[in-house]
Amino acid sequence: MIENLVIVESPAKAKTIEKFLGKDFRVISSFGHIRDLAKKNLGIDIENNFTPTYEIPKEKSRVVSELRKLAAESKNVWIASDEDREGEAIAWHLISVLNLDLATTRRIVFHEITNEAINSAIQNPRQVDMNLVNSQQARRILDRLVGFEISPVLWKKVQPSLSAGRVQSVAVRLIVEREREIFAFETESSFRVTAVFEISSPGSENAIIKAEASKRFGDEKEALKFIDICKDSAYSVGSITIKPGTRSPAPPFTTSTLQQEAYRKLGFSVAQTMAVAQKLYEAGRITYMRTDSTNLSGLALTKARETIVSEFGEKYSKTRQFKTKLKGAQEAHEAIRPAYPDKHDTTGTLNEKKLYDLIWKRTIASQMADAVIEKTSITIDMSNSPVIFQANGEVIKFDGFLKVYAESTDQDNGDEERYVIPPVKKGMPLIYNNISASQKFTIPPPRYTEASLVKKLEELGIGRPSTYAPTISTIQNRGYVSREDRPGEKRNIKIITLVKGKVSTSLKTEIAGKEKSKLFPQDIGMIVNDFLIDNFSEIVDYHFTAEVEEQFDEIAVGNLKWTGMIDKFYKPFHKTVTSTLEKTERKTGVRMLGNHPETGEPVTVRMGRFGPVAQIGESANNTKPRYASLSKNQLLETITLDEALNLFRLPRSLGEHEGSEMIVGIGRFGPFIRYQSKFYSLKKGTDDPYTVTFDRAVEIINEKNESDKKKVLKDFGDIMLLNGRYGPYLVKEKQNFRLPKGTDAEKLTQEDCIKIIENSEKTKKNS
DNA sequence: CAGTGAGCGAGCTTCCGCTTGACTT
Repeated sequence: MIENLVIVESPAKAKTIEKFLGKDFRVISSFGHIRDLAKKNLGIDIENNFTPTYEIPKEKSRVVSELRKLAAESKNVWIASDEDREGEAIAWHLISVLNLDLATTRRIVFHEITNEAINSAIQNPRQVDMNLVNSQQARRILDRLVGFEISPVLWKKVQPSLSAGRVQSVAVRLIVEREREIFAFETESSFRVTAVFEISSPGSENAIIKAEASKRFGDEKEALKFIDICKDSAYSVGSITIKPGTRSPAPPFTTSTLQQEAYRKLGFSVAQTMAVAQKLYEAGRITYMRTDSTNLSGLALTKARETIVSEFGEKYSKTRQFKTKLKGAQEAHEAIRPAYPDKHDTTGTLNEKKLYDLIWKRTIASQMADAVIEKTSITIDMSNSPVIFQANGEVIKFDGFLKVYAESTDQDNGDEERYVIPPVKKGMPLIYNNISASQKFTIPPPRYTEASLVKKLEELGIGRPSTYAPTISTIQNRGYVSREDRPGEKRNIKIITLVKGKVSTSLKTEIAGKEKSKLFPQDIGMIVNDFLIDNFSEIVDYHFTAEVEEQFDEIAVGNLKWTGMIDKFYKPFHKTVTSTLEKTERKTGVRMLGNHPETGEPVTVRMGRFGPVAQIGESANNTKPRYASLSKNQLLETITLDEALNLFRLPRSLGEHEGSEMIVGIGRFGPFIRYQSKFYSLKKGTDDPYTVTFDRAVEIINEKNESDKKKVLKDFGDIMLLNGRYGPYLVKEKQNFRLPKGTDAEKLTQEDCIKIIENSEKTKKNS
């Protein structure tokens, strides 16, 4: 017999709590939700007041039978799921599945994991709050209705296996709309004038002041004119302003801010951050990593304070508690922080160490004093022009939290340079060292990264800490968006320089539009997005979630009945579903690009069965249209007639080489030459399939054949020893086998090889 | 794995939010 059984959501939490509770208590975990709406069909009886059918998913059956067994053996069952909507629902499902009594089962919540907090929770049990449970049911049922009624419309009207949902469809919309802003963006340029001045008074040699003209110039002519004026001007210090200021540390990490900073500072993807954080959590090194709260427990505040005082001294410490600004935050957990703030280091993999270090610094910095800075700005007057130059400097008087950590931003601030302005007096004459006007181009709004998309979703109140990473995977898996790099394009910038009274003009090149790990919309994402905006504008509205959340809150406090709320939503929604099915045409994203310059046939692009395709001509009695797939990085929405026509130049024949034809084409893995039914890849960057010559093709074929010869180290008939990218390996019946570490490939006999293959097949079966 | 785009139709796909392993490369 177990005296007391406590059920929590997470197994790691169960372990730590059990230590505090003593031997009368057994603590186990439910591993999150144990029941969900039925997988098949809707799982909701719409005719019958939206009665849900819940079932225990197959993968949960083992946990549930274990829970049932333990609950039956226990005198008292305590349910300590998280203190939010989902946690309350988990409690209610547990009570129902474990056949407990709703009136007598003790519902408790821990706000932090300390002896005191846990014991006070045990002393103050309450009942399950059915209003909160109902608000969760409303949330769950609404999401199911939206997802499972709209998705089938997409299967019929766009393509099979697509999906739509309250969260994912808005995420896609953000990316599509950003891309269109970038298409529509018109780059402009202007000339920015910067100067380096020297202080001419004796004793202050080498002291320089970097400044920028208060005016920008529209074109080269104007800039040149101004530089000419500069040549003949005298300069002197105008006004001097010194402003004291402070900077404060950022709050401790939530899931969203951790994902952003881990991306910016460590280059982690959102999924990678969560996987590494999970490991740290399981090892007991950090608190729970899926949270929207910036709150720190009293214990954490004390420990952080002690650490700061002992490492940096009393004046670096400032205890702070941060309020969560976000609407809709549920704050069931603490912020993400080191479990033991006094431990600066951790064991584990390199990535675990890096992420722990980031969390430690952010947490500690949040409890440190403000930085005290002094901002100095001076103006520099010209003797022959009303234009002034402005110089900004900054001095850190006291570093405070900056000693440990400064938050990064999404913008690259290449231009911003902080430096110290040397002491100057009003009216002090200055001479220029150099003045230059350089062309600056305006830049379009930035594409989203995974992390900046999470930030935006969080601002809109869409999605939860536990779903940010999965949502980003989903929209990529559906093919709606893709994470890509772009090399960017070179462009020339003009620079006019004035040095020692001489004006010269030069050209520099810069790379514009270079992208790394950015989210790009794909054709199917744009088609689905437009279809949803046309037909389900309410659902993909940026405020939809916020509006339903308000109603869920009303349900949670008992002011609104969940069935009524759902009914009011569902009636018009379902009508829209039906009418969309009846009235709308299939959506293929078709675009007419123009007519073929020679034949006059129409040239169109659309989404075909195998992806985006260009088409010349129409299917009619005796004419068959010609087709060509769009290449990667081309979009239905932006491809031009010329680009589309270009696609039809491939595949093309290069002529016969030793009796066989060489064909050039572009396949799934890039450009290739087909020769004697073998494929030869063109070299990236050096060969272009449209222009590659006969001679070059022969060269590529010969090179590949040569290296293939070297590939075969030994040939035992059905088993071959080959040389691959990662060293020698064995091939048998199209299956690859690794050699055991330390094997000398040169000395392998046929028997050795057979043994290696047998062994590796055995271990495969055992695992 | 390298070039597909006709048409029919059975049976499948799909949501969001809680939690971790059990899988393969």
